[in-house]
Amino acid sequence: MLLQRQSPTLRPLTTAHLAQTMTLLELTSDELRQKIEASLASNPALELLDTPHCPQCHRILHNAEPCPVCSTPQNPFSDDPIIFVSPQWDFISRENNYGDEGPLSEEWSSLPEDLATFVLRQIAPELAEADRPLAAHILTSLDEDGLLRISLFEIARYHHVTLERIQEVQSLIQRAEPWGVGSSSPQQALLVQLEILSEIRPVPEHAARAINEGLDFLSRHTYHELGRLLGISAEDAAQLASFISENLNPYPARAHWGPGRADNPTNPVYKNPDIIITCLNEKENTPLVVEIVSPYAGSLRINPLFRKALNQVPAENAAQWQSDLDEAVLLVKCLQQRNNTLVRLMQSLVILQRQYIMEGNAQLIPITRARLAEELEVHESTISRAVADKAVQLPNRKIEPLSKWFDRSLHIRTVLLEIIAQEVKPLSDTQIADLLVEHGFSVARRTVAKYRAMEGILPARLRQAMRS
DNA sequence: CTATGGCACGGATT
DNA sequence: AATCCGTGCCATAG
Repeated sequence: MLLQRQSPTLRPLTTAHLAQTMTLLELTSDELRQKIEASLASNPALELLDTPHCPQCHRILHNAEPCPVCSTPQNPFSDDPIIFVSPQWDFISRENNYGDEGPLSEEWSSLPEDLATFVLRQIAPELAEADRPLAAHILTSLDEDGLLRISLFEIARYHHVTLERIQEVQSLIQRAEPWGVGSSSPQQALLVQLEILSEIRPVPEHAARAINEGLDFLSRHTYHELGRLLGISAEDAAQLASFISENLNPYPARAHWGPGRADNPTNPVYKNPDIIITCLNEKENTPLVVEIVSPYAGSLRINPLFRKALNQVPAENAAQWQSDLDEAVLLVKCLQQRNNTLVRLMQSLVILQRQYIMEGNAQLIPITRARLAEELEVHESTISRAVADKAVQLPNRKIEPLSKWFDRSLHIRTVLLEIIAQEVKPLSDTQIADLLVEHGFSVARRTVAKYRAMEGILPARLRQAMRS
């Protein structure tokens, strides 16, 4: 109802317009792509016009002729991000000129649009050119759990390379999210996850051995036997087991997407980003380039011939044609509205969260959707819809839900992680709470406990037996 | 007695 | 209107 100030130039004209705008706003670009493809197929009034590519970066240009990225001088610093709606180009062909060679790009493009692509996005920049086919082979052979069920030997022999090289590629993949993806067994996945985790925070001393030697006991929950194996008490063994089951996942792809630990066991689909943020150049104060991924490449418009032909159409078809036309006009308008909203949303969000985007979790400024809505002079629900289910890709190529940007406590939890990582001997929740106050965060002791739980960190007493 | 987790309440957020 | 989140209080474990 309160959308009227959303855009000065595009006023919702009808309730239908309004309703559809809201619906479109909720859709991710992947979903929107399906919808538009369906409309294009069924509605003759719609027309998709090809538009030229930017010769330098291969972005497909909409209306604005100069490419917004390449035409920007490399030097300047600006608080204002370069922000625009861009059709999703093939990210591989842009990065490091992937796709220049024919045979390889075919192989890449045959990857299914799912987990494989998701992982590929992350490792692409670190992947040596010659190793691309190997990575592709591994990624396309994953099962639905994200594990590699075929043997590395087989791949090595197929490509005539050494086993070591395959293993290198595999370990690169394993360190991408979801952690442990591409492992040859659940056990290996657990070990990789444990290793990554141990770089961030303390982990129980015997965890690696428990996984290596006591996996049977772990899965059968026979903790006394596990304890006996490791030479620790049954209670400690039980704690160890709960640490493992809470923080590690033997089937990487069954995990939820993103690093969030808030358990969300319902279908964990890996998403392609709806918004891509990159740095314009390597300089310290580079402007950010924000691209709202548009689901269609080219410009969508009403076919002018269709409009002309409307008058001459036989009477019995006229009604149908008219409704097609109306529908098409509505869709185009609503799409503009959607883009407009997303652009404005990201505009202020990126300026506000620049620190976070560049430097990570600790710098996230807590902001509520409501406050942002006020600033942008749109209704709260508009922001909610725009944020829901969207994924952003940061300059470091991590893909995360946009909703993470509205996490009220992420920055405090990050500081809490740092405190615990630096602690000499385990601190009690009360002590941590005091330390946090020194950092300027006043949180209750009870809340510290909750944050700990969220991060999967055991209580102080049980942290004794930690660290290897 | 101290440290923690569970439950539940109230205010904020969606 | 429904949900989430921080907190206080209390029971329990060590």
